[in-house]
Amino acid sequence: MASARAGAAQAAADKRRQILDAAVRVFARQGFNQCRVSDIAAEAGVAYGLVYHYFRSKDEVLDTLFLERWNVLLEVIRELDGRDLAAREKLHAIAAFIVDSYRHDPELMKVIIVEVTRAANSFGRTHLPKIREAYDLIADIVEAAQADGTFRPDVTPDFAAMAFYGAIEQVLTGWIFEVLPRGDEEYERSKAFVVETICSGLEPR
Amino acid sequence: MASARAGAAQAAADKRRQILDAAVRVFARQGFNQCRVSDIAAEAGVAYGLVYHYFRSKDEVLDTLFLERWNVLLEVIRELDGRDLAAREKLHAIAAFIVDSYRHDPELMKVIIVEVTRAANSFGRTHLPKIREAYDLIADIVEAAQADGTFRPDVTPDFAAMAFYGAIEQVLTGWIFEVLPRGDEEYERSKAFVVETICSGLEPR
DNA sequence: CATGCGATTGACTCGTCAGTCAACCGCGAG
DNA sequence: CTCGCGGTTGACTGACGAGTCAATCGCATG
Repeated sequence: MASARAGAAQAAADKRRQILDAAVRVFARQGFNQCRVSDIAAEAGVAYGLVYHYFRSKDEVLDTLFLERWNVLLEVIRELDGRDLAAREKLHAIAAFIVDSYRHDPELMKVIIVEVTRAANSFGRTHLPKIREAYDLIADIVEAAQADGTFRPDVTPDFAAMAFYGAIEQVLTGWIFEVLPRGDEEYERSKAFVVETICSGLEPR
Repeated sequence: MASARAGAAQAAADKRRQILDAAVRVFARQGFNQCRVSDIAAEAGVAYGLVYHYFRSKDEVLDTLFLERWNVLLEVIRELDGRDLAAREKLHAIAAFIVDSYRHDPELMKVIIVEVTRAANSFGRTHLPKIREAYDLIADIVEAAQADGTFRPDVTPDFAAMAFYGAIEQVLTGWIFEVLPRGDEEYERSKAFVVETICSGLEPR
């Protein structure tokens, strides 16, 4: 019975996952506002009402997708922060994580960037504090590097963090909307490029 | 009669402008999707139907606002392109124009960035080619600088353009959502900062 | 086999707007 | 003064889609 319960719980969790995965595909294809809850249900091969069994609202589905992934990003940055690495290496690891997230699941990253991160008027507004945590952590890295003389002291860490994150996000956006060429090689080059460029700009002349 | 007609035409143009200006305020305050056409009419002090006399649809109002401003940006970049200036100065002028646009009319820039430029799934999709023109012009500047040795040749101009534009847009976004401090001094510093950083990163070591 | 409970279904409700349209206004021309 | 036309009005319609809910299913348990 314990295992039976566990089995049932597992099945329920699977259905939930199934809905979330379908939602990623639908949001990526049609955009959050343009898609209907019935599209998600259809894509998941599930009845309309079931979406509301697992989620309070359409919004909650997107919230869940965003938070799941963003929390992983924050964990990665925090873990990095604790380590004894050069700022350049920390920033490289962050860029690498974001780019690899895109490589691994482009649809999910498209949804997160297009519908949340870059949509600060609708969803971004709600999640702004969460998004900001990432900016702040990056700013901390810059600040520490300024303290030990690796980076020039005459740039506000906040600005530097925004420029760094903005550059990466714009490159991702370029891939998402096929303005920039994609491919494993491009991904690797762009990690290096963004970090190179920004760090060179931040190091003392 | 000629002047009478001109007067009437002027009055009509004024009403149109009045609606556009009201739309900027409403879009900036509530967001395009969250606002109703009746909100625009009310803000403009005009009847609901009049909006549809001057514009085919709610979308066309936003399209108009975006194109009006974006075309000015493109003109500025093209004019700059023709001049005999260092790449760094050209990029500085572009950054300055964008930042000053924000200083001059923050609400309009908020609408353009949040609802069009960063909303590539809805409006951005339609205007992608237009937005891309700006990226391409910036990339041209980088390419020319690489040809004459001012910039390192090992960075794709497209990447550099995206990083440059992305950094600026993210800083604007920071101001828009009050993540970064605002003020004339900040604006001046950030123009210099973004250009400094990116150019330093692009120049040969 | 009977019971019960959570998972699942999908038809329906209910509010919301974008866009339409027929009527009205005011001004210049004849 | 009257005609006509473009500008102006706002009540109305039609579609749409999020969220509800009562009914059904199926599985574990006793």
